[in-house]
Amino acid sequence: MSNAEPSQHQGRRSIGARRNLDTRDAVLRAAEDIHLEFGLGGFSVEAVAKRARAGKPTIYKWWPSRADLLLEVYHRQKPLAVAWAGPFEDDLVEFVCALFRWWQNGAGAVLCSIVAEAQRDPSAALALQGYLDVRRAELESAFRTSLLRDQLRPAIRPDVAAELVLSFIMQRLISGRLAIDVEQVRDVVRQIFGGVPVGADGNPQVD
Amino acid sequence: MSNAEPSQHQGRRSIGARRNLDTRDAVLRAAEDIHLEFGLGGFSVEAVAKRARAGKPTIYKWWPSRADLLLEVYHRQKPLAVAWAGPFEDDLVEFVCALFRWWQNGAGAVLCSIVAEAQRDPSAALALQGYLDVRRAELESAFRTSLLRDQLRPAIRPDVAAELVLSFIMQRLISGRLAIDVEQVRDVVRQIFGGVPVGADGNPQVD
Amino acid sequence: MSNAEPSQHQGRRSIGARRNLDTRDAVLRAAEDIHLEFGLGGFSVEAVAKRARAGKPTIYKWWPSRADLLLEVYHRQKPLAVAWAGPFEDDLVEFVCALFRWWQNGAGAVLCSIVAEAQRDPSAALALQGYLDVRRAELESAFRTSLLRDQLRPAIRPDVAAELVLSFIMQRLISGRLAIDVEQVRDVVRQIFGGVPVGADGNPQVD
Amino acid sequence: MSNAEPSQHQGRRSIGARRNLDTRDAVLRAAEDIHLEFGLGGFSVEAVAKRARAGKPTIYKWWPSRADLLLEVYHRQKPLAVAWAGPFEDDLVEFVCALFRWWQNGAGAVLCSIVAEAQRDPSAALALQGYLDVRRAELESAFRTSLLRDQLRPAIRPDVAAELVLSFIMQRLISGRLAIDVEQVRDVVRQIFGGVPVGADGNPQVD
DNA sequence: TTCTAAACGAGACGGTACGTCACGTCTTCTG
DNA sequence: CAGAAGACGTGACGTACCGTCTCGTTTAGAA
Repeated sequence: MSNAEPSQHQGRRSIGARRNLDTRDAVLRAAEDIHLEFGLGGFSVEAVAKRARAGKPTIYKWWPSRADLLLEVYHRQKPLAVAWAGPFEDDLVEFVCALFRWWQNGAGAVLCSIVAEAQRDPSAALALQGYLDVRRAELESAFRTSLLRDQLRPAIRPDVAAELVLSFIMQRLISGRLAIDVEQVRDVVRQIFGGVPVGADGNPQVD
Repeated sequence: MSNAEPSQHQGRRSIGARRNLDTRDAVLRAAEDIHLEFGLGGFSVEAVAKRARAGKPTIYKWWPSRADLLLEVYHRQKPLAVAWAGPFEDDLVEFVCALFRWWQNGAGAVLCSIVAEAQRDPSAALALQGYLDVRRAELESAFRTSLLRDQLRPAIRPDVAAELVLSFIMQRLISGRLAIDVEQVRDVVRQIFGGVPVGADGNPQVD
Repeated sequence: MSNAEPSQHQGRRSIGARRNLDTRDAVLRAAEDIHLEFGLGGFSVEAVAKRARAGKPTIYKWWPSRADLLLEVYHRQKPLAVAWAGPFEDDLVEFVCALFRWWQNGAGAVLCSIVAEAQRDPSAALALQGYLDVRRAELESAFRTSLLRDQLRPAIRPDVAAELVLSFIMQRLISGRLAIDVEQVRDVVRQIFGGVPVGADGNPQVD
Repeated sequence: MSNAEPSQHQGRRSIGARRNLDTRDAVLRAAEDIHLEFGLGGFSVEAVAKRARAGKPTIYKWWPSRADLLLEVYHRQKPLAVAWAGPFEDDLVEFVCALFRWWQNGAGAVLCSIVAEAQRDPSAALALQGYLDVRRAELESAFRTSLLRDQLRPAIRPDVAAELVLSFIMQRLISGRLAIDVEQVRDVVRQIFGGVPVGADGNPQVD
């Protein structure tokens, strides 16, 4: 851990009686780097402060817990853009694959760490729950829209389906099985859609 | 203060050059109690040793990492007995509800902690993965059996369905939503079964 | 039990980014007390930290080894004042007796422990050697001065005589024979002075 | 420490209800080797037992303390043969030089460790004191004999002179200054003899 | 000759202390 | 007055030995 080199930035100081955004950025960048390099095990406030050439009290002031830091690091990743334009099944498969791709690129590990942190820190648990609720709501709304467009079998419950999708991707994340296999993902999506693909008329197609 | 005087405590001692099972039990019991009382945050080898009146080196010898301790604590819980006798949907609903009930009774928190630990400790990750693989296989086999008995729509893929069920319950565990609502669980199961219950003829029943 | 809660103890704290001299004093006082009470065997960093209500890392930061602690404890004893005013033989006898008296008062045990520590810890050996070199040089200079004043037989080699005196007192310390017998000490001094007493005129007396 | 290879001896066992001298030898040899290789710091009963392929209780049975082991190791060294045949000054110089030579060959370190151990362990202190008393008595007797033969100035007190010689050599040992410089040693001896060599007439000789 | 008793190797055990890491709080000083 | 710097008390980490204990084996010597 110790060999995390301090950043090159030499001599960032106070900018007076208000928050220094350079410091904020330096801390978040350092946090991201350290998490990337050493994982959750090496992710200590001490290490982040040293790397960012920031004081520990500064960090504690703005991010009262490790979880706050992790969450902000996670949210700084530019979010996933999903179109939800084409046929819903294709959209959903693409969404899952894109998410896996994004997660594999480092963001997933941060979310994983947040999940772990949430087991110790109730505030992290709350923040995580909020985040997941939003995600679930988004998925549910996508399902609902698709239902309204008669692209899904009417028996599908949007809330249940959304939870299943979310559980599936989170579990894949947590157990580190993010390898992208489009056919596999499609199988899962179809299973959730009712075990069979859905035709343009909204009825299940028989293979 | 003085130099390694023999302790006055006349308690559990070595029983010769082989493992003392009393010590093993005392440690595991202490570990379970401490995890129950203080959660993962208070679950330190130090605390377990103190509570069990055992030496730290003894614990490190038999359980090289916190995860090993947690796993053994988890496995000592008497396992869930599932009948898989009646109609599959009822069995599965009952299985999930029984699991939730069992988890709520303390075991769930241990598994949660193992999930968290797995984010730091690769060996814990491996152990957890092994455990989940077994669980998934069991579920898959239950699905397969049910398929052979024509209790499920043939389009259902046992592997995919098993993963969905497992993901669902694990995610519920991790996010602490283990409140048992049989109807909700039934909805989820039905969704996985194809959005609707399946009749004796293999066709979807309409409610 | 819980995760690093702030202590309830409202005692000595950090005084900012510089060394807290109160802590320094408390540690040294505790070290002295513990060494006095329990000897080298009970002199552990752990015990000193506990008694001083200080943290182990703090101690290790300022005194990287047990020997550093012991040396500073030894040096805090107020030093021996020697006049070197009267006839040299009397002065030397008085010096040795005063040293024995001082050592008997606790300081000797600390030096003993430093000698012991020097067998394990090369840095302690170095520090001890430096200390003894200074002492030897002081004695040698006293001998040299006395020679210049014609108070000693010219055949006396100041360096050799100084080493003999130092060896004598150190060996007495180490073997715990500090009981003060002025006549015995005078015999030793006279032996070093050439086997004969020195008369009032500064010349050796012939038996 | 751990890489001290166990001895090749495979399978030394009990030889019945009496002490196994092979074990005794193996332990002492292992103790000597370990002390030689790692010094007092690495000299633990654990390490000796492992190296000797002996059980710790066996060692504790025959050598109740580390000091006992060290003392026996020291005494196993074949002792120094001193002639005391020629002129006493030459004999004494030769004695000191021979002792330094012997000590430099490993034996000195053991004695040093005993001195250190004596600061913690009263029984070691006693044993060491006994050993030194014998040595002092031997030296004193040599001085006395020499006095009777009129080889020394009559003012010399054998007891004091013996203590001075012993202190000198012990202090040299403890401070690690065993380099043999015959002239230096001769200077010390002459200083003790009265600052100058003594002729047959009892008067100082001028070189 | 059989049986007892001791010595042996092995190593587990409850402990103490080691030296290190990170925690979260505190204060000083710089800009 | 925000921020860097870093000292502080605390507590857990994982390791090394301590000295004791019991095991099962081996053999000499008493019965």
